[in-house]
Amino acid sequence: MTRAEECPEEFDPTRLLTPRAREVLEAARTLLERDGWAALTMRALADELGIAAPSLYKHFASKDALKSQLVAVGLKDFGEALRPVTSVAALVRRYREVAGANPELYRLATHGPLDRDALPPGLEDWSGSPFFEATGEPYRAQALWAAVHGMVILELDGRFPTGSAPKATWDELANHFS
Amino acid sequence: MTRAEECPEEFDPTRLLTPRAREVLEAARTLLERDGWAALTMRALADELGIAAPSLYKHFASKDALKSQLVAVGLKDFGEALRPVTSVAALVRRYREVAGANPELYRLATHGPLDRDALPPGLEDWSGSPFFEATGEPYRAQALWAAVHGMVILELDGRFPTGSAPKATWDELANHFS
DNA sequence: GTCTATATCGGGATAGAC
DNA sequence: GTCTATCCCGATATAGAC
Repeated sequence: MTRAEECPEEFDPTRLLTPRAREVLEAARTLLERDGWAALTMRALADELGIAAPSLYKHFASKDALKSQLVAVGLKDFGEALRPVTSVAALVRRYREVAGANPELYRLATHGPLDRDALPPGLEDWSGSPFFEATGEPYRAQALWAAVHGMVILELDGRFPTGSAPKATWDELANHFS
Repeated sequence: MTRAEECPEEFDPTRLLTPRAREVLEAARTLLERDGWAALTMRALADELGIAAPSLYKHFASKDALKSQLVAVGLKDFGEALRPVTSVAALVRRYREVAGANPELYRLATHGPLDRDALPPGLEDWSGSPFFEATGEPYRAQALWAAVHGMVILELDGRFPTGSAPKATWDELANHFS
């Protein structure tokens, strides 16, 4: 397994957080991955930390702010995991792996509109740039990204008849873009 | 534009509903498409129909039952729109069109786990079979479906830098599977 | 098939003391 | 940074009369 490269410092979403806020964010991520976004209420998060729910608002102005931070952390982690890029086939394999290892964070980071104003500038592009590096062409990159995203999300949601997509289907997809 | 074929009667999700329930379902679809799933509350739906919210429960046992019906109607309509199949390129074009014309129903029908017990038996497979007909091979069919789904959903969510995916990206994708 | 009245729940969030 | 007490809202859903 290729070792992931670290994200440039200016893209680190946690760089301006207090230490305590970082702990809250970590707990939120743990809870998110364990029970899903719908179960991640401010009360449940407070319980996980052993504090009272209103105390959370000393660290994050709103639940929405917390969500944006989680999304940013997801983009950072996924971007890191996808580089350095060696080939289309390896990128596809790695994308599936990292999404499968953090399914709820993946869902949160990729589902619905993205509040770009709440992200470190440049993070979104940096996160997706492995696709450009692997394909060497912007439209191919977008098409490949959309294709693997579709595979991952349908797989996570159990939309394939077999539950997860058969290896043959993943191979088909990788081959078409190699 | 190719004329869509009608769905076999046994797959029609509304075949067992009372006329009034059908009207409720129609209103729900209208409201869903206008304001999105999050805004489709039982109260809002009742308002749209000019009745009181509790009256809805005479027609549908729960909101979840109503949701399942909407999903089923979506699968039926999308399946109809995608046949007869002439080519991979035409299928891809048509898929984008029909999803774009019913974005909120598309989201509802494709997002998250599918409650298969609540659907007419066979409807799910029938809805997706145009992909098999177009590719002539099951794994290719799945990969193509995932790819176009990824494109559509990222486009609906405004996830591409340009808002919607450029034509060149759609062409890339269709070409890879033709 | 519709109504009114109401139960129940749980969410996000604020005020102000310590 | 944490607490307790509390507010406010809006959601699904039920009971029972008409």
